[in-house]
Amino acid sequence: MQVVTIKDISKKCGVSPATVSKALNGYGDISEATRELIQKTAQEMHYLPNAAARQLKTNTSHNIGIVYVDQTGSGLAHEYFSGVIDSAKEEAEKRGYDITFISSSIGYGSYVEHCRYRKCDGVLIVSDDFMSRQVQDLVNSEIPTVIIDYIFDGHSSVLSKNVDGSYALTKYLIEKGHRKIAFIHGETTSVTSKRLSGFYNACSEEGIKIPEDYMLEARYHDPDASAEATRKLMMLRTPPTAIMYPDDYSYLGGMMELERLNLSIPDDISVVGFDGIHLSQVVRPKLTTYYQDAPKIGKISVKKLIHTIEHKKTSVAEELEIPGKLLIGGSVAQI
Amino acid sequence: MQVVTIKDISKKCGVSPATVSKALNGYGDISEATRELIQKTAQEMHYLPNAAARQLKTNTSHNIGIVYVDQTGSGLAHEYFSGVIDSAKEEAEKRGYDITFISSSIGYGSYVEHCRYRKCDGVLIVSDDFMSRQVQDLVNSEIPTVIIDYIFDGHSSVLSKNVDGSYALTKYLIEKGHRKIAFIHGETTSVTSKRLSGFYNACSEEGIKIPEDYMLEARYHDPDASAEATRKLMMLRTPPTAIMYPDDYSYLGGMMELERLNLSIPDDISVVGFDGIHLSQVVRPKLTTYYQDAPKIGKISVKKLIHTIEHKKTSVAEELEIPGKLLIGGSVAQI
DNA sequence: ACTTTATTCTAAATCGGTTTCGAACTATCG
DNA sequence: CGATAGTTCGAAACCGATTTAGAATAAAGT
Repeated sequence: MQVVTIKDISKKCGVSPATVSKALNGYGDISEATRELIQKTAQEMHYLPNAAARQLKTNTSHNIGIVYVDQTGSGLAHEYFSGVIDSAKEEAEKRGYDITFISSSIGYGSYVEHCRYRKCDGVLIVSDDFMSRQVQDLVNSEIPTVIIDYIFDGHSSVLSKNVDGSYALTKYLIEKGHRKIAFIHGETTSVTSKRLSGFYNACSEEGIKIPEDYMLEARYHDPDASAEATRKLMMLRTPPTAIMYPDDYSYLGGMMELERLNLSIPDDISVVGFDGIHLSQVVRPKLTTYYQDAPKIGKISVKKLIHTIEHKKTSVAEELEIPGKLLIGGSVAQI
Repeated sequence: MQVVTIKDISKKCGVSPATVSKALNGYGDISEATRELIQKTAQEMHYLPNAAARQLKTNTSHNIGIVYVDQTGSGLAHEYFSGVIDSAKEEAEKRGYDITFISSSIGYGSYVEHCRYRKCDGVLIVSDDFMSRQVQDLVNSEIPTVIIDYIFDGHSSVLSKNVDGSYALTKYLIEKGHRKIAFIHGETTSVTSKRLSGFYNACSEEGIKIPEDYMLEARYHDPDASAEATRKLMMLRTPPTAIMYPDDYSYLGGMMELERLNLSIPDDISVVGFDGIHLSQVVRPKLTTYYQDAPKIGKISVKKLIHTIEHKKTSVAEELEIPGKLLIGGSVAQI
């Protein structure tokens, strides 16, 4: 008898399989005595339910899919995303859900089909490409989703307080005496537009007008794009005295470029990032940046997702904003 | 008709479910004509097999478990490990396998039970704690395993050419004129002992004798431990001129400590790491280190695992060593 | 024309649980 | 004491596929 089934237990206890199932799942119509007997026997026999059988019958898997794509191909080495996923995983496990990676390459065509095939109860979407057809289809499917760092109407999202973060960084620069502030921002997404408004809010509060050529777009998490933007900025007749980068990782591109241009940070040019990844705190000078609370974002998003799964009818879409923190490094000079 | 089943197809085509199953799975006893009809209809109806049903019957899941634990709690932010996992995931998907994270906290008691519950066809073990009972039990279970960076008798492992790597680093230091070389090495594991022998080989080739107090143990991936070891070394009456660190990440601890001691790298002290993570290439000076080919390690390990799964009888345990590469930075001075 | 053989298909059992509905039994009450 | 209600349990259908053993048909051989 290789693997113990409910039938084996039922025989040993002299009851029907139905009774065993009920006893093990806490149904009310089983007497205390038999329930205890059954539970004890199950323990002794090392009974382990069969996930497939259960899933087949109940049509739920206690399995959460994670769609993870980053266009820049850095994979899990993307520190912010991997931080989110890591804590999401932990939270899911704590609540009895497993995590399966969803891909479109497995031969089932698309994310949706992959999820359906594995009967994921819900999906967490961690991506930087929300325009893709695949992601859109998934979001519009019957599968409960929670989205990180993007907002889809009628769906729950979890993101940082991007307005606040961007505002805080800008304000900090201004306090340090900067007026000529350039913003290399990511491509047009809900996150970007929030960061932009934080930026503009702070500027207009201080009556600062930012010239158009100080606003450049560079893909998130792409050091090369930021390097190029940096170059452009420093070539202007009146270059900025401070540059805001799309994220810490992109900043590395800018850093290299500034090095090449023989400009030293922060004496010749001040810089700030966004994310607060570990890397930004070991480069010299330490980067002043806004820390995104990846662990919390991952945790909250799974919490929300599971709630949505378990209360499908009553659960309502929310946009959850997680506060971050301004990290003061040494990358901004007083002028 | 919410979700299309084999029965729906069978009705539409006027054949039995059995025939549909066979046609879809490439059995030989189906005529070309009906096979084509069935496949076309399946397409049209957007048929998707039910993973649970299939798994229940066949007792295989096309699902690979990943056991991932790191004692230092850095989670997926552990760049080397996450690099391995990322490429493992990609390779698995390419071959039609899904990836599920295995934890012991899900309530099924142990890794083994979790794997059995989900009927993982095989498991990839990425851990830095191979002494744990849980991991041992898993390795000794009936489930096919491939282990990263550790060797269990009779099981397949994938690791870097640690002897070579350590040898190359040491040799490089010696070429640069160093004789007083300290080695902060990780705790006793098969990987560590390989690195130690690479180190000793290089030293004895050059007739260098390393005093005992130059050999310190510090947990892998633990900057604090390395910081402390660094301090001890620099307090010696004759401190070393070069320090080898357990890994790049740990080196950061050493770097901070040297900063505190007001020693500059590489003028006052030369250092090398191990791993070649991104971080080591953005700190200044760039770290000289040995790059471990995480993508290849992940890929090869999944390849081996799937082979083991699909050829259980004939497959034989192997110890696969993946070559890395010496990365020359600016952290070693000529003396 | 009658086996024999090959080809193509199907009936039905099975995997291991869950769940509905009703049976059996006990306790309660008028 | 008979009817009613409440408690505890089991029979059986079912989820959606796979697979064995054999039926039906067609083709080939003697």
